[in-house]
Amino acid sequence: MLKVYNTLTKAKEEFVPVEEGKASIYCCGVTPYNHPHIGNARPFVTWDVIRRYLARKGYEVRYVQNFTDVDDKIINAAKTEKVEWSDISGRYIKSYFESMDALNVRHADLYPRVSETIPDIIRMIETLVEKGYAYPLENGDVFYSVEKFEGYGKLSGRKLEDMQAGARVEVDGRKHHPMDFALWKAAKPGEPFWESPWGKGRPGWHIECSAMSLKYLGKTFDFHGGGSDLIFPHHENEIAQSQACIGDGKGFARYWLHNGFITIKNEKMSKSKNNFFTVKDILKEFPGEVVRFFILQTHYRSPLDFSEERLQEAQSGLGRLENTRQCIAELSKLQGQSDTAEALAGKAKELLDAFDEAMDDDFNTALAISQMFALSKEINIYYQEVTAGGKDFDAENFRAASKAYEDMAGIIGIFEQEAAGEDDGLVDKLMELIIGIRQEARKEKNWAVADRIRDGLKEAGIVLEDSKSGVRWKKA
RNA sequence: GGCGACAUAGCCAAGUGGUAAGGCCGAGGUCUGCAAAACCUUUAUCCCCAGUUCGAUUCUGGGUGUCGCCUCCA
Repeated sequence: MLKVYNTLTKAKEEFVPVEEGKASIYCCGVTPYNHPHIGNARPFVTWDVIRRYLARKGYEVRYVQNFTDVDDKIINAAKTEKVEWSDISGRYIKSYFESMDALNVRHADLYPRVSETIPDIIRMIETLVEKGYAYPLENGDVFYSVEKFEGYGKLSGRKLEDMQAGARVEVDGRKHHPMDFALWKAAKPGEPFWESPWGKGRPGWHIECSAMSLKYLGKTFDFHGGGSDLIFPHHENEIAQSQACIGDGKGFARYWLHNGFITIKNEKMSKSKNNFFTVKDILKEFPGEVVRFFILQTHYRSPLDFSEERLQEAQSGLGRLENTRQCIAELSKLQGQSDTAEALAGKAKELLDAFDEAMDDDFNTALAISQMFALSKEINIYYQEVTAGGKDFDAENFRAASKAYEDMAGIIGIFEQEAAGEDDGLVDKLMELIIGIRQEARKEKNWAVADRIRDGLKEAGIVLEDSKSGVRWKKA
């Protein structure tokens, strides 16, 4: 039974889909005005795993993630660079995909953009005005009236009075309430604008997600996600807009999942603090899978402190898992009908169950990964028994065990990139030749030559490992 | 000021009312020409105080510390 922690109720709840056998997800995407940093990447890696796991559980998943491609920051960046706003958003949407592809993040089913959803947004604002939840001003701005919405503050657990008391200076006298927020912003000179019943303007930040989720997922859908800094005001406002618009004060997302931040020296990584590392830059030092593994070794709701040391640790751990994958590849070439792997297959089944159980508990990837390490060990032992211990091979049961291992890897989303550097077999042939020569040297106990070859290859980025069953090589 | 989260070994990190998974690093060992990999062994009175309980790291209250949201932010 899948349980998820719902920010709305502050409790783990059993997941019951709106529509049986289906799972709909809306995750707030990025405002493309810069390259995504690793903190930005966390929710997308997290949701990538969640959707993979939901699919594994048999749900037909529909995953929607927006791009806020019209926004102050984009407009400002465009002004600074003296280019069109769409040049900025286009450039960084491209960058977004490059970074996420490197992290093995599968694409959403749909990536709606604000600029392509304007009519739906306007329609929604109209409805809100008609219903009395929103009020237009003379200059063409439209605000949402938070006092009109009864449940305002439910998600973030705060009361309107408290917010008022703690509100900072700001004070826009035209608002009915200090917490009222813009649904539509009247155009300023030089800004992109669209025609609307209130004149030329553009949407406020929050309304887009309400409009897009309604358009593509319907009035009620299953999951809504994002970083926990979006809880207030963004998600709170989404609820106010959507539920007011839908009409019954209900509907909208059922399960709100929020991921913790990535920090640096214990402080939130953010563009405004300028303490961020872009995925793009990190990828110069570490493979994307390592970054992904690093993120998933901690539960998604916990804070995660970023540093090069942490990344190196993740790389070492992932290396262990990859080593087992090599063992699997070698053994898979063998034939055999003994029953020597029955225990292994049984253990693998157990560990896969434990893996699923961990994932069922609010997507506990950290615990799930530990099951994968356990299976890794079991497979390594069997590998040694067969290759060095002379044990007969048991293809059928071994396949069951390796399948479990691959299943786990498929959820975590690792081992998906090795095909990237495909070559025409030339390297393989050269390596075969070199290793053959070295083996002859070793046979003659010519250690000087053998070591020279190994050291030389290491310098070239290829690691040789001698074992009883032969010589293994891999690119470092 | 309001609201909330977290505090577990050298580091990272799960977890449970009955004395604690896993990973990284370190030490010793097996294997090996050496090395690597792998495997085995080894490293914690779970922030402090009080309470509930036969029993708390796990529940309750208080304290301390760290962080976050309340302004754009994943």
